[in-house]
Amino acid sequence: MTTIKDIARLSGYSIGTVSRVINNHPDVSEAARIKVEQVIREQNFQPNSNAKQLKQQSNSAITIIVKGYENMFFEGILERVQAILRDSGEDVAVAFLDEYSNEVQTAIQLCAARKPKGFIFLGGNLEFFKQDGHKIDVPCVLLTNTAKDLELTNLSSYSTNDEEAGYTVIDYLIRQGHSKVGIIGGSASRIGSQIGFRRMKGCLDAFAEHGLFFDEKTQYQPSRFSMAGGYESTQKLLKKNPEITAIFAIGDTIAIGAMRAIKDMGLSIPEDISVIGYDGIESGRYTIPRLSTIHQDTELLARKGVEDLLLRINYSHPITHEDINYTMVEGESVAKPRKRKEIRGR
Amino acid sequence: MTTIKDIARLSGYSIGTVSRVINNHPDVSEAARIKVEQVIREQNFQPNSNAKQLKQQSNSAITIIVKGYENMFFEGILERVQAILRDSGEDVAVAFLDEYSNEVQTAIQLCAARKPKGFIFLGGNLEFFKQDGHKIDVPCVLLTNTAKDLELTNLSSYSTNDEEAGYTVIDYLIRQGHSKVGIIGGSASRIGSQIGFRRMKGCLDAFAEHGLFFDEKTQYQPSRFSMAGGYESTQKLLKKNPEITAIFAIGDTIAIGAMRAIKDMGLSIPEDISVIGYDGIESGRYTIPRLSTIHQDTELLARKGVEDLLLRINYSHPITHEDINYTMVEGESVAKPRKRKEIRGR
DNA sequence: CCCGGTAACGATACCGGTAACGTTTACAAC
DNA sequence: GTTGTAAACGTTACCGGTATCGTTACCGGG
Repeated sequence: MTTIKDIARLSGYSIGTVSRVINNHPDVSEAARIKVEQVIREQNFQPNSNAKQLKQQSNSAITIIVKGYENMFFEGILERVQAILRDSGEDVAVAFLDEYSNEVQTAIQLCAARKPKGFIFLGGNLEFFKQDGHKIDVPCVLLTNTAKDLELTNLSSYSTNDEEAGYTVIDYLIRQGHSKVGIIGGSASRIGSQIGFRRMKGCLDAFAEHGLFFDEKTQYQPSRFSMAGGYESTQKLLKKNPEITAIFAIGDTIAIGAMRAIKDMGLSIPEDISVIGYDGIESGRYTIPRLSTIHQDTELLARKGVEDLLLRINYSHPITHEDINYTMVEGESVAKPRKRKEIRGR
Repeated sequence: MTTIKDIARLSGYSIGTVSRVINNHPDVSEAARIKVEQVIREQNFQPNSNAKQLKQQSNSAITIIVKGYENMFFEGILERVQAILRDSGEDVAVAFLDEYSNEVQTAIQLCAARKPKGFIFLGGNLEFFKQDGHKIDVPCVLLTNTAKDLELTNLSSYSTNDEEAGYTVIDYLIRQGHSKVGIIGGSASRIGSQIGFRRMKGCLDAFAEHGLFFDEKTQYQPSRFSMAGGYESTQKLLKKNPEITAIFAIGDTIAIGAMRAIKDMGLSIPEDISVIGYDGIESGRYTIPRLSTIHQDTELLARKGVEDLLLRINYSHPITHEDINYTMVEGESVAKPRKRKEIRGR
């Protein structure tokens, strides 16, 4: 293995000079730079990152913590974030957590052992951040949720304006003529991945504005953030409230499970029941029928998040909280309600 | 930050002893072990992995190289592999490559800079391994493809017996009465992710055995490994050969795109065209209609792969090549062919 | 000519661990 | 009592970088 010493020996300069060349320090002559760079290329030398990171104390890769690996929406962002980070020459580590783990605890532990330069959270529970977020001693970015109200000094956040989008969805369904709308997804308690808490708030506002009563008992059903979760929850929801003519699934993954459940109950989409999702994952564009949904701009989300993190790592920029634009995508899964036929068992 | 020195000071022992306790070395008294462990817990000390890895030369995390991130099948395995590795206390790094990158080159570069303990490849091009595989100087495991014929000393592989499974699929379709079967996916050349090369071979055997001629020109269509790829390729395939009554998509992701394309051409599944996939991803269980497919045991694949890698890293075990059992899952996307109606454009 | 300043570079301490080796102590064997 | 041996522990070199600091050589100004 070639080390900086070999480069020094072969180039006729000292390791100090070689190090300066590598790190673009000024105190090095043109001649030395050229010679050293040549040798580095010849040997295709790569500085040992362990040594570098050990010396520079506290930093290795940027760690992406993905909370809820069954949520396919994250996978799109993950890929993007990872790619951008790689192109920026950063190391990337990934930790997948299930929907119910404490991502902040995980981050704190990783800080002690791995010493990452920073974290990017794909999903996260604000309660956990409120409790222990300050213990994470490196810059963090939270994606797909906002930490605006948290008063943390180390956490930026970028997300769709979930509240507004939630409002948009319900408003849209009501305008289509649906008065009995069901909502599935998110957890009633604040435990869990907590995505959808704000979305729900927007929904309630929309109902209120239209003068409609929303009975959380019979029109709402919590759900794991997965297709299987959506499937089960839809069955439960429609069983306890057969009047429902439209379902808002708080994530596309859940919506796909919901559509399958509806079909299995002998009903058709959108004739009997309309379905609308949230996220805009690729799969939703290929379902039969195509899924109507709120499309979040993953590309932008990823880019902004990474940009923010790098600026803060390298130049101690201030934290930012920003809402990213969303668009509603009309697929084929929503129609005006019609007179309901009997629900057939299967 | 607490270091091993702090532990030494606080426990009244030397750093040598502390190190021995941490690493379970024998030469340490019961009293010392207990005391040191207590202090470690109190301070909740985590050894600095950079220092450790620097000293131990050549090793940091185990790196998972995912080739073709649009292939949802990999994401299931990735999650599993990652979880098992984490439970084993290993660091995990992930690199996502697109379908057309050279994963072996990437691994070689990572070896120089990152010094991982080993690699797990999710998908891979055998040609690349044949060329440069020997340059990767750490243990590797290839998942979802076999390196049996490669004569590499550092590469184990676990995969479904693709050839046999390919045979099974075509045999099944033919027994259902389909004589004009189309195949999409995989690349005709050996460049690209190359998944499906063996699958194709099994297919050809099945056609031959049943005395059917398979015209690669009109019955085969290469495809990117994504829903979008499946969509486009299906359109092309059905355009150049409208006689086809069944399509074998060489991956479920492709199959989902195919189903959508068929639907958009005004045909129905499975009445007009049967579709069968390969992989057994979760999405396929929620499509409408449910996708028939070859289900690969991701859990087993992941477990065997990780187990193999760890054994070889820690105990220099020999390499292994093993075929994992597959099962055919009958969904709702395959039926006996019927008299074809005209293809309507859309 | 001498001095101060500076560009360019070398020598070296240090980061936090590991492991080889040396030292101490206790105890058994002779 | 001396010696051998092994357990238990301390000391220290080393991993491959970075950064500080010291050194050298050369420059211009007085």
